[in-house]
Amino acid sequence: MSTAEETAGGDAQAWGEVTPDAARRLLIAAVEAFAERGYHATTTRDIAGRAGMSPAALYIHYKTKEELLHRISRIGHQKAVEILRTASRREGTARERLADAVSSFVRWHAGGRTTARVVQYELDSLGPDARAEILALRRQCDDEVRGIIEDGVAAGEFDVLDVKGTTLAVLSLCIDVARWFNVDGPWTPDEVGALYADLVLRMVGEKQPSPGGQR
Amino acid sequence: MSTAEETAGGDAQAWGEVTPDAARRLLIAAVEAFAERGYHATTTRDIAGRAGMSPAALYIHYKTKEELLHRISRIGHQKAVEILRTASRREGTARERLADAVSSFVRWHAGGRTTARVVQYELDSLGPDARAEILALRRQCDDEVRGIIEDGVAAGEFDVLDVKGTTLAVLSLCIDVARWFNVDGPWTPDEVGALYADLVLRMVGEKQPSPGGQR
DNA sequence: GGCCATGCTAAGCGCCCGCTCACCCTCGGC
DNA sequence: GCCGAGGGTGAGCGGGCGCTTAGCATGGCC
Repeated sequence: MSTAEETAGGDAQAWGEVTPDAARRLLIAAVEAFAERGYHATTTRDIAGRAGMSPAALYIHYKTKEELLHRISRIGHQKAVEILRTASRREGTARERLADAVSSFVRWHAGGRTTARVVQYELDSLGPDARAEILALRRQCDDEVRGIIEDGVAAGEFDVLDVKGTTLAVLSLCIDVARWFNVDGPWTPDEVGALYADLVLRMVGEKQPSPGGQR
Repeated sequence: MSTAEETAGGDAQAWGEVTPDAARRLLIAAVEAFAERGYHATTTRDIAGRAGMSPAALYIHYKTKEELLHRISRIGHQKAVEILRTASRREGTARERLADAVSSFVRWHAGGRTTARVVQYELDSLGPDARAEILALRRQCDDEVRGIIEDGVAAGEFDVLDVKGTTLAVLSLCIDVARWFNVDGPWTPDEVGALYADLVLRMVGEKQPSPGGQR
């Protein structure tokens, strides 16, 4: 479950896999710019400037501005699938696996908000082909979470009326964290992760009694 | 509680208050275009074209493209506050009021998805002054929902660990409906409203036993 | 040392953006 | 019949956009 290993700042995620050093700097610059202003409001000059390069340098490493978004989106979604798959495939009760999935997924959205925001909200700026590829990854996210909930229902741990709808609501809740989470706000990513894991367990009918105090 | 009176199509909401007829047509065209492509990817030529007018006509009724977004945002947020306030101030238990608030708020986001999408997701395309004005309206939404939850906790109806966090999660869940809801999908706005009201009641510790069948 | 591949820049092309301006209908009041 | 105001248009402005191209510095290899 590990605490949030990547905080804000440069959002130094697993961009390590992006190999020419300049290409990685450009990609990180693009993530920041897209997250701040949105894909369409970001100019290639802005991206290059943040990376400390001339506008033309961008086109040595990427064919178009859209390719940047595509690459960011794919890497981000792969990370999302990995997080959910790891939680889904670990040992434990459905209850434990669901809590793990939600808390780590939320922590990723809150801690790497810059990245998550681009990944989750700039999707329809992609062309049809790239979008289709990304949507396939999203369906995998869906499948992992639904799998856990189905397991819990089958094992009698959960009490769920509409598995498909509940799956969607759980994912929706986690994803929307990227929209509202504020680094300077009252919560840490870990706190939101814990809160949300509790809320989701309640949603699937696994209501643990509150230990006492309310706030 | 009323069923969804306004479905998709022209999204014929309460734009009735926009008075010169041409100004209203332009505003509705802008809502559709912003919802489809986003604010920055929409051109003034596109908006005018959808309204059946020349590009210049836009500037007779609105000073800038941003003023269009501002007007849309304000009207939409006023509607959102009104929906939540109506549910909050009706008679009934906190349980009934919260279910009412969530189901009607969700129905608005699903049924008038075009409008809701613009209202909820194009907010930071506004300038600082306009954004501040809209954020005040959002805080009112927050207050209404938190009020209901606080009432429920005080009355012993709800079992909530973190009132502020739960309020945020409830609103987040409802708002995100505008992102994923699809008119051609498997659910009607009413169905999503009912499902979400159930899920939210579970989140606040008001777990009613499932009437039997699951899925 | 000569050579070229690589990585980058300065300059700029062509396009389309938000927005403006000069002008034109239409229609109610007298 | 004439006038003026309000709602509309066609043409086009300045500028910034995504992207290209010609040329320059570097450094590894023979």
